[in-house]
Order: sequence, then C-alpha cells, then structure tokens
Amino acid sequence: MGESDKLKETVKQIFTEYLNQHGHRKTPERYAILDTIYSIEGHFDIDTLYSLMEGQEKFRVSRATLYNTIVLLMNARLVIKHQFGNTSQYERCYNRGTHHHQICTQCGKVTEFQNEDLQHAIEHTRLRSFNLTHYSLYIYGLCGKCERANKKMQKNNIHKKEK
Amino acid sequence: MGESDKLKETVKQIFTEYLNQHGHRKTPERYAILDTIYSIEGHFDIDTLYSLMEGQEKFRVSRATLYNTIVLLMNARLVIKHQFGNTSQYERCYNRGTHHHQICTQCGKVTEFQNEDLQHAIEHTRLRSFNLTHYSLYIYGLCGKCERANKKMQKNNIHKKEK
DNA sequence: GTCAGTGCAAACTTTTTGCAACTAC
DNA sequence: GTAGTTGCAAAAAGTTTGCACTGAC
Repeated sequence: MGESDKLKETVKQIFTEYLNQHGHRKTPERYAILDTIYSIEGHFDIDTLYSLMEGQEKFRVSRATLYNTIVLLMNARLVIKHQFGNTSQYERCYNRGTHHHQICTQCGKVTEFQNEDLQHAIEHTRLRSFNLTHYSLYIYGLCGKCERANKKMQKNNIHKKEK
Repeated sequence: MGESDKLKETVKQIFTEYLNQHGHRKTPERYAILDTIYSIEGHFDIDTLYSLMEGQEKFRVSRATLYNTIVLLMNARLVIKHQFGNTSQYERCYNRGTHHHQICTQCGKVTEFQNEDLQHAIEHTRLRSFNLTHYSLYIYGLCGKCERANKKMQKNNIHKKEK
C-alpha cells in the first residue's frame, strides 16, 4: 500500500470516528469527497473539487453536498479553509507540515513555505483567554517575477498609470 | 486640531500624492470616502461603509465607487483588506500599530492583539525572492466565553450533536 | 420505516461590469 | 473639450436554502 493510500486510510478512520461521535451518517458521498480531497496536493476551491469529482470515475456529487461535507471535514480537523482572493480555498491538513503562505499582490500566485522559528513563535504566543486551534499567516508582497517585470517596465518608461 | 483631524490631514496628503503620482483625479467622493474610513476605529465591510456615508451629512456615494476607491486606498497603503467570514473586511492602516487577529471559530468574534516578539519574528523571516509589503496573522480557536459555554453544555450533557 | 442526507433549482449576497451622465483637469 | 469617474442597474460569482426523493440506520 502506497504512502498516499495509507494516509487515505487513516483520514478515513478519523472521519468515521468523527461521524459516529456526532451521529452523522456514513454516506458514500462523504467518503468519496474525503478521498478526492486527499488526492489533491495543494489548495483547491469548491469548483475545482466539483470538476474533479465529475470528471473522475468517482462518485458525482452536487455542490450543495460539497459545501455540507466540507464543513464536517473542517470540524473533524481534516480540512482547513483559506480566504485569499474571492473564492474560499481549502486544503487537507491532516499530517501536513505547518506552512505559511506568500501571496503576490500582483499576479496572485500563492507559495507555501516552512519556517520552524516562525512556527514556534506563533504557537508559543501567550493569548489572553483564547484557546488556539489553528492559524494562518499570509505574507503579501511582490514575487520575484513580478518585481523584475516592474523594474523593467519602469526602465522602459512604459509604466505611467496603474490599471 | 484634534489627533483625529491631524491624522485625517496626513492621510489626505498621502492620498493626494498617490493620486497625483498615478494620474488619478482628485474627486470629492474619494476624499469623503477616505475621511469616513479614518473615522472608523476597527474593521468594516463595504455595506457598513455605505450605510455610514448614506446616513451622515457626508457625500453619498455608490457601492461601485466604494469598491473602486478602496482599491486605490489599498494601493496607497492606507487601507488593508481582510477576509474572515464571507464578507471582505477592511481597516485603515496608516499609523496603526501592527496587530494580529484572534478569531473565534464559534461566535466569529474578532479580537486584535499586539505582540512585539511575534511581529519581529514575522518581519525578519527570510523569504526567497519575495518582497514583503504587509502580512496578516489570523489565529483561530475558541474565545474564553465560548469555551466556558461549551464546558457548561458538556457538563449538563445537553450537547449531543453539533448543529 | 424513519429521518438525515442528497440533488436540483431557486434565492441570496457580495462584487464586478456596461453604459450614460457628469466633472476634474 | 476630453477622458477619467460616478451612479445605476444588470450581470456574474460564490454560497445558502427549500423541497421532494433517496438510502443509511
């Protein structure tokens, strides 16, 4: 059994436990969604997930069910939600290293990076009467590519007004 | 002149400079929007801003103009955008101490807090080919109030299923 | 058999866009 | 005078909701 399958098995068990504990039904749709999500490496939005499940041999599920199920998955701590841009972005979070997000304000590219010191600093911050479950750090700025592009534009004096 | 008026003068100048530099017009709407925003202490969304400007003796502006102008203000580094919940939240950011956000996953309450060590750690993180302009740290969890409420519920065994 | 869960479509909310009128320059 | 801005209304995009049907228990 590959690493990926092992992971899928584990999260399936966690989800089953969660569903049992909360008196929810164990429908094939829910497991199909979980399985698909844990096949995706990075971020995804509902629409992407919908297309993925439509295209594959997998179960086809409605958007409504996707929205419903993803709430359960978030509660079960198997998925987290991000909100850069206009669409909600999700990502699986079981057994994924903590990482932070760099977002280019120009091209919108999102890059993940890890930094233990940073992670440590955040997790050990004393909070007044607040019980931390998770966090998101979004760093905005210009990615190398966009910055170089801008410099070139400035040189050529093409740039006069922004959009 | 009060502190608040002094601040408003300053940001007005910054905005004027920004508009000049980018060849944008200095319309009364834009200044009225800036002025209203710098009267608001915490976060706000477009709808709140719209109501505020409608109710006051101030200029009434359309939502379209609010959306347009707020983009300019973000570029001028006078406003930043947050995306907790479903609506985009904004806040003025000139001369406001850096702060982080605690968000209660149950009641949705957002609290700001400051922490110099954390700030330092984030700002001095080495990023590969990325030019940081600003960042947002969102810490999710349960606020004291909700946590106490939950504990009480558990004790009384009222809680069986989540919503 | 029952009721939670599903699919579908309609409704709703937030944001964007097209266009005529306006006004800063 | 001209082109950037505005307001309005329509459209788009994302998400939620109501309801009849289905299937997990």
